[in-house]
Amino acid sequence: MAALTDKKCIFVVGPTASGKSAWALEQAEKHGGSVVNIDSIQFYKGLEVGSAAPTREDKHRVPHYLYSYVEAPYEMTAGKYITDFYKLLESEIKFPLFITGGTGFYIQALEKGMFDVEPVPEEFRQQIEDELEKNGAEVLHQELISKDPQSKVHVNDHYRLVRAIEIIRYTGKTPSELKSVQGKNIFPYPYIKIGFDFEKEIYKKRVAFRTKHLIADGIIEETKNFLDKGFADWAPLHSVGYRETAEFLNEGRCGEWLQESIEQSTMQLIKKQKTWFRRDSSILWSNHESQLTDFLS
RNA sequence: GGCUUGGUAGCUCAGUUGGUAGAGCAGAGGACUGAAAAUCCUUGUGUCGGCGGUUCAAUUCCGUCUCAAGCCA
Repeated sequence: MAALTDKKCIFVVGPTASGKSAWALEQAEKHGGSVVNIDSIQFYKGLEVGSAAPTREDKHRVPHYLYSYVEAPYEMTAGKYITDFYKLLESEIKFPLFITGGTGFYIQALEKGMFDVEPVPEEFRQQIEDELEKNGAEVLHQELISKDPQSKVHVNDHYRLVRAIEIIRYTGKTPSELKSVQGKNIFPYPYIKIGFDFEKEIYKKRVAFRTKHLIADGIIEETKNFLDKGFADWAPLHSVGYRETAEFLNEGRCGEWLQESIEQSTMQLIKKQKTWFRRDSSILWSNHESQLTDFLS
């Protein structure tokens, strides 16, 4: 078993269509490493076309992990991802690891760890959601603020509101308190983060090209497959590309509409991803190859 | 050629009983600790189609022209 410090990891991050996967593949092949997924949609089996997941040829060139392994109706969570990731590392896996994807939340979860709280029982959460339904968000928000004055959760952000209340009532601690103590799952291996990005105009062209291919290569069939099996509510089916395709199928929209609306949603996704990565000052945005060489030597 | 209905923010449209206008979407910026390609927050000056007229005041009323859609010839 190699020493901890020999297990070098490279987070290859950036918006969708920024070229990170191609680079990761090339470098992993060159350095005899592996590619590990950290994209929230590429985890799912059956959504390869729409999420532009690595192809069979890519996987043949370099070992890929954590792709296409979660099946409907199961849904991925950041906590499960971390568990799966560390379990993966117990197996024989070739370093360096190129942890590739654009989901900032999962990258953060892996890098900094998560709150050390047990999973909250479903009924517990349901109870809070019932209260939300019955009394309105304002009441829960008041409770949040009175117990955790530092909380920045907005009244209208119901998902985060419920989660915050859930943590407070279940653990007796506030999210702010939990945040102040170091998570125990801090990433233990040496790593760097390499970022990919383009100008907006370049993304536009790449997205148009890519969308055309997603449609030609079968995103409609993928979507239809899950719709036919009754998985319309499955979370990943509401992600960029799939939700437009579902609407195309259900509302009888034209092909041109599909192409345009997927392009638009993808550009919006890219914008949000840029916002996420922009605040991470540790990402290395240029001289990728020499940064990598320095890190690996 | 005649009639009707429209021409208001990049788009779809509200609205002003006359005091120069507002939503949704798009765009821009931001947040983000177990749904995250999700969820949420902030951000709206535009010759209110052109030109005249009435009026203290017109995008709102009147006339006329123009463009679009529909109907009748």
